[in-house]
Amino acid sequence: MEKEKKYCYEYPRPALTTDCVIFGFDGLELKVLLIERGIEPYKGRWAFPGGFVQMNETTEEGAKRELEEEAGLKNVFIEQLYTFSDVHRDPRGRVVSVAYYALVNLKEHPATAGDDAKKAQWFSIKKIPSLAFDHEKIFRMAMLRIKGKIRYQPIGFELLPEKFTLSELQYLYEAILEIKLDKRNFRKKIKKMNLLIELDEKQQNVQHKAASFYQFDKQKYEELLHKGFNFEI
Amino acid sequence: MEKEKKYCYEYPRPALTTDCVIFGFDGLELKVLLIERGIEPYKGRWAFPGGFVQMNETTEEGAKRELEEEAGLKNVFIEQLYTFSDVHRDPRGRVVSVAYYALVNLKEHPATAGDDAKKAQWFSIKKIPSLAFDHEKIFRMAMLRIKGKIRYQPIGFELLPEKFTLSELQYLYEAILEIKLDKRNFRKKIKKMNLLIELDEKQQNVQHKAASFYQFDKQKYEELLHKGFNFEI
DNA sequence: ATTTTCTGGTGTATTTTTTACACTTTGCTC
DNA sequence: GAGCAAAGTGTAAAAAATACACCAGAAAAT
Repeated sequence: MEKEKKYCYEYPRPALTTDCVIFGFDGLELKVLLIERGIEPYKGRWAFPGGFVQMNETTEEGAKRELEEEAGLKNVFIEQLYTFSDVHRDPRGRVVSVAYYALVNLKEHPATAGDDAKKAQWFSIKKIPSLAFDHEKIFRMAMLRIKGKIRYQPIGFELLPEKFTLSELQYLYEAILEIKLDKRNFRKKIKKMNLLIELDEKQQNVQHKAASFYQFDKQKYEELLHKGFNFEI
Repeated sequence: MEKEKKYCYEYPRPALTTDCVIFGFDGLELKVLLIERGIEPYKGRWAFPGGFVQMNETTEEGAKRELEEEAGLKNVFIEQLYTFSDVHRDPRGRVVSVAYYALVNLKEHPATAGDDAKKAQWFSIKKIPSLAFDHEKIFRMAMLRIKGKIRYQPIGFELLPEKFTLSELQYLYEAILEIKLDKRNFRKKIKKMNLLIELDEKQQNVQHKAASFYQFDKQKYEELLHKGFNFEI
């Protein structure tokens, strides 16, 4: 029996979904969180978490809800990426998707799966499997965005634990930009921005000289955001 | 009698529209094209051209279609801006709008109105009237985008006639960025980019020394885009 | 015919920013 | 205490950004 179709409109409407590219950093590699699809279409293929937008929520709220339901993530940095609307992007019919990207600190959000019993897994951006729908296109766009964005806004801190070393920060920039950076020049620039607070604390249980921990100075950043500033690496 | 509602779905769906901020430059000021609304809601208020997305077109195609229908504009530069989805942004019900911005050469597209008998008018960005829906929010976002974009991509050329003088180009940058630029330094940078072709032609019927016309070298630009480059002013 | 007005067009010196580059320090392991 | 591994640090050279003022040429006004 066909399911009841009780929401009727004068003109046809596309379905509206959100999808979210969740970036995480484990100290070495940049990763994204993928969900294995349990149903057709693309059953068994990997995809970014996402779902239908409800009538009483914005697309951003919808994306955040899905983030929590499918990946168990709450209170993360999220920003709109792009709206994908190819007529045939979903074999089930006309579906328009507002894509977001999120940045999470992977150490505080490990292997992970949400309430749903779906299989979730972090993949290095260097080894992404074949994806469902147009999610490869979404991924490419998210990579471009994060590469561009990190050069003029300190979003990198969203990917790190509260306390981090300068080397960790540099590895993160190198992982996102996919280039090598000069240690001395990197530190010079970072320090000139005046957005870091050096803590008294140092690394422990490392088999080499212990590095100082730093913290991001959110208050100073807010001030600078208002005045307009540049964060070029 | 209520209109027939023949498109039925299992779950409710928001309506999907596009809106387009059309920027034009008249040689002095940056302007946007607004349409006076002929019907409720917001009857008599100004708004950006837009309309419902059809089932056989992407949102970009829909935005282009509206551009032609409502403003008589064809083959213009257009790019996605942002998707606006506040639950109460439209008093008629749940409407999600994918906003675009377009750049047109105002001299080749004067006062203008499309097939629709709607009233269309160019407004200086310094004197925008009160707008319908959340269009003031859309406008602010479009201004931020164009200001950011023009610093690293030569989109300015879309706003100028095919042949233009260096002063016209500088006025355009000043109008978009809302700052004054130094003439010699501006010319130095523009010339170093190597994207302009100086023509043999000069201004005519001007009551001062005639300026040389220049042309944008699209071929070189395409090459550079692939290699990745910077267009900082 | 001369002067005025208006915009076009040009170069240099100074400061700031970016880049390239190598050794010492520290703490642990063996 | 020798070896290892990453932390941490400065300077010189090159490149880019900035500040700045006058002459050229065409038309209009006198």
